[in-house]
Amino acid sequence: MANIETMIQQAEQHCVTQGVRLTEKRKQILTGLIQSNKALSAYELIDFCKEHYGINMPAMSVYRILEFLEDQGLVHKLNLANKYVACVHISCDHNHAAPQFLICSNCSKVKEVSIEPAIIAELQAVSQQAEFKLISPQLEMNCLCEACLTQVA
Amino acid sequence: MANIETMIQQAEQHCVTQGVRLTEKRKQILTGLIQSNKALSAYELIDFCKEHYGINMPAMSVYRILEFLEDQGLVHKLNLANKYVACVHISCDHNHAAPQFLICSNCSKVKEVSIEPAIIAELQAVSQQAEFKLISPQLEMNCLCEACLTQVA
DNA sequence: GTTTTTTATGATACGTTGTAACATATCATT
DNA sequence: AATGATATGTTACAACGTATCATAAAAAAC
Repeated sequence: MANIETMIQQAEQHCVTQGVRLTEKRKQILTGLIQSNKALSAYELIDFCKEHYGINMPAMSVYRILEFLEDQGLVHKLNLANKYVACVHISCDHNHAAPQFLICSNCSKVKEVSIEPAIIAELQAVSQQAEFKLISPQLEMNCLCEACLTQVA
Repeated sequence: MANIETMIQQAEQHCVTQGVRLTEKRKQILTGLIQSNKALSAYELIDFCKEHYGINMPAMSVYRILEFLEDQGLVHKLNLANKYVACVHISCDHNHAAPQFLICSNCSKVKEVSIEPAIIAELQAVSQQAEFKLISPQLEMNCLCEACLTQVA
């Protein structure tokens, strides 16, 4: 994993090529997500901004910024937890296929892996048979991470 | 698909064998879900009870009842939509494997299908490699149903 | 280099989803 | 009828999210 500054720089580069701006606030939110190394809720990001930058970020702004970052593929929303994570592909080539998220329901640690193309094909086939069109094949799995598993046991 | 009364009877039978009670209120909530034939939020169920039975069901009660019905495997919670659906297996043998839900993000219509065992195995393998323990392999896919697809187009 | 336009952010208020804590009612058994 | 377990009601609030309108900052046009 690259360090945070490198990742931010690459995110900035990505935005430049897309003709959009990675503003200071957007950078702060993205930094918060990268730095925490887990999924955070919008309100946890507000707390983060308060603690690290001493600024009162309105909820509305956070949601708008998260939406922007999602549109740019820099952040993913996890519906299973109503939280948000930085995309793991910011630093690499950023050509990911459909993502699969392993989410620790205890501590919000997240592992993002790529779904096997064969599985995507299968899921799509099943959907088509059922007369549903698959819009976004993002999988979110309710898990426990190693640390929380041993901690509970 | 069996008719509603038959399904309720079978749900009742299920509860009897489990030594739990399918009370009037629980029956009403379950009926609402079966009847609507789509996913409903807790508050939509409150509205349903108001309209169909003329009773003011407190939110707390609805959530408790939904939890009960979930524990009995009669209802599933869809995290993707924060809504609830009746399990399609109430009427049949009710021995389902991990469920896969195709959810219309426009109208909340839901199709519940069974995940291929091979896919479950694969997802579990991926999780294990990533050092996450898969707790509940329920898949929820963001889709559009036929009707909404043509309607939008 | 100021005006105009677009884009980004702030502020207020509110809607939706969900739960904690404590009180009351209903049922099953003695 | 008294008891204990299960089910439901009530109040208050926490967490998540958005609509609307106002303001600020940046980019483009003049």
